[in-house]
Amino acid sequence: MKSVSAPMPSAANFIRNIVEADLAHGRYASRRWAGKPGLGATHAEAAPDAAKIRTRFPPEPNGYLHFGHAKSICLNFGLAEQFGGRCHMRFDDTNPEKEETEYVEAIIGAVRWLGFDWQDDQEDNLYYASDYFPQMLACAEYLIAAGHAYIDSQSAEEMRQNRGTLTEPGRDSPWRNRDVAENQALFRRMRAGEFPDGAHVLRARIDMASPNINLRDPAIYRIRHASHHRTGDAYCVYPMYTFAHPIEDALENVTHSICTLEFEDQRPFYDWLLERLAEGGLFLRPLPRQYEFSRLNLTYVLLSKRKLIQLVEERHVSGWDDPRMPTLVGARRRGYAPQGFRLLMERIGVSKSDSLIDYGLLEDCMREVMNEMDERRIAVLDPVKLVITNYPEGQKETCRAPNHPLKPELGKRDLPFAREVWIERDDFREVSEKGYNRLYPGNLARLKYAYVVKCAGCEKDAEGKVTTVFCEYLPDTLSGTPGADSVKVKGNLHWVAVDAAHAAEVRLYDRLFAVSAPGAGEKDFSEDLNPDSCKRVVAQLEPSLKDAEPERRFQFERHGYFAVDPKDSRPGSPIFNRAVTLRDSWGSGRQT
RNA sequence: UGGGGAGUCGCCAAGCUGGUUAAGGCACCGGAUUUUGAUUCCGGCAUUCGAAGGUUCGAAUCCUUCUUCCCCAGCCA
Repeated sequence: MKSVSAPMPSAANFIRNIVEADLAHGRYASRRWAGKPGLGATHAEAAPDAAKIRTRFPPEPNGYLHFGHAKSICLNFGLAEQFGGRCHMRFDDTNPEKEETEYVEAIIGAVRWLGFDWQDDQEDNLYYASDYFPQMLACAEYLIAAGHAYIDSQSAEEMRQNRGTLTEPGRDSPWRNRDVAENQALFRRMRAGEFPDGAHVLRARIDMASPNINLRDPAIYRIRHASHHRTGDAYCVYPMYTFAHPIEDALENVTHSICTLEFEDQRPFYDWLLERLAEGGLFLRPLPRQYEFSRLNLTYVLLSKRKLIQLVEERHVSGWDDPRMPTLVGARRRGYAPQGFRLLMERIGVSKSDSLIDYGLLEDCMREVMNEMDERRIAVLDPVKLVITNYPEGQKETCRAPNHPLKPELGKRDLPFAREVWIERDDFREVSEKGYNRLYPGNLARLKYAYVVKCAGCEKDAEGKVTTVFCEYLPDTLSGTPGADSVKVKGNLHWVAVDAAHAAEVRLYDRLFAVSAPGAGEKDFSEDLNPDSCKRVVAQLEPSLKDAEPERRFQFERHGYFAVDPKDSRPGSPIFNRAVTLRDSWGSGRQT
């Protein structure tokens, strides 16, 4: 039995190799840490940084985290954990128009849910880029004073036209050579709110002919008269990501700034900026370095924020936390295990090649951790009544079922047995087919934890639908008694006594999309929606399930893993969500 | 088209300072155990590393050319 609590095997990947090499060379050994972020001067006299490395998870609080973020979270926090470092939780909130406090709360909850933390007795590494606006302004001022930045007064459209194309160089702005004093004055007036949005923009002065378009004098500060979710109306100029991010990393003493592949072309600017700022004495060396890895892609799901928003807004799902959404809040509600995500990320590794992971791998990781973690219970999802004709009416007895066959220490529970029980409709066939070893006239099968029964036949209604199945039981074959093995059967069926059972809604989720690459080509992804992604059934559950608390998850034997829906359940009347089915090498007959 | 990346088994992915029969996981195929057709266990699974040349006693690892895919022209991140 593999243990999910045991440390995960760490496979080599290029980022771990880089960290190991950096550590071996003592590349970051001289760093000092003032206990909080700050410019070079604040760290200069501080004690050596106890953290061997510093990484960070820096989402923009403009939406909910999805499975792709989980990869970044596991990577960044995992690295810190593995190498005696720290990983900062940082909100990259530099665009006031898109960000909201609601999202920061949700993001914090999601990262914690995955099992990571950023605070302890020594440090509380929860940061906001917006807290660094003063330092960012100081950096901008230094750049202007040193002639590395200028105020451009072209319109956005003019800037676009002068940027050139992939093959043609750009043209210098007519404002590119304003003198320092004028740039300083204009920047001061921008900050003071003297200009409307878009009137001016602060640009880095690099090279309008650079083959890397990101180096053609990128905009680093723009005017935006908007209220920020944290700084309110204190500012009307906001830094651009490209400028803000390297500074955030440097302020926080980050050593390894890990992001996804699309930021590769941004790295030259990242280094350019920090070099200038270090020259100016704003930051100490060694400077943080950026590394890029390929983002997570999964078959059958969409992981782009824009499309997830569309799914919610067009009501294809009930919300961000719909159990079919590839969001972390959705996963949690569905009953996916955080350990399963961590296992998945360890399994898929980290590299720079574009990958497409089969959704089945994620499900498999979930099964693996849930198999070990979850207690077993009985639920009949598509009930049909079974009458044991030779079992005395009114007689009752109690069977005992282990809560976890792999963990006897978890004990057993009672299962009332009687003459009438619910079984799965699919566990009976009037006519057998090859390989079918459940109930059909004349065949023997075991009612798990109880008796072996012999099928006699059934009763049907006018439409030909089976209403009752009849059996006779073999009294000597009670599980746990010496006679239990006297009769060998291939079929083991779960059941729940009619009088003891209670009905409950169970939601059987399947993939949201019917095709592996939704929205591929020209078509709209809504055409690829799986019409059967959520089936609701009324199941018959064993007594112990009646008071299951929200989010508690069980394995329903022979079906899969189900969790109590935290939103729609009521005390004493749980609603279950199917997280994932059990593997089924026989057929899809049980998939109800 | 300019620039930046990536192409190792169906899906991931080690290895890439050249040197045993190209790790490992998942999937898949056998077989054993099993009161979940689950789990577990055992065995099998790339003469070949996008292609073609070249260097070398020897190359997935070095060189050359070719090829395919991804990213970049927001005052988004």
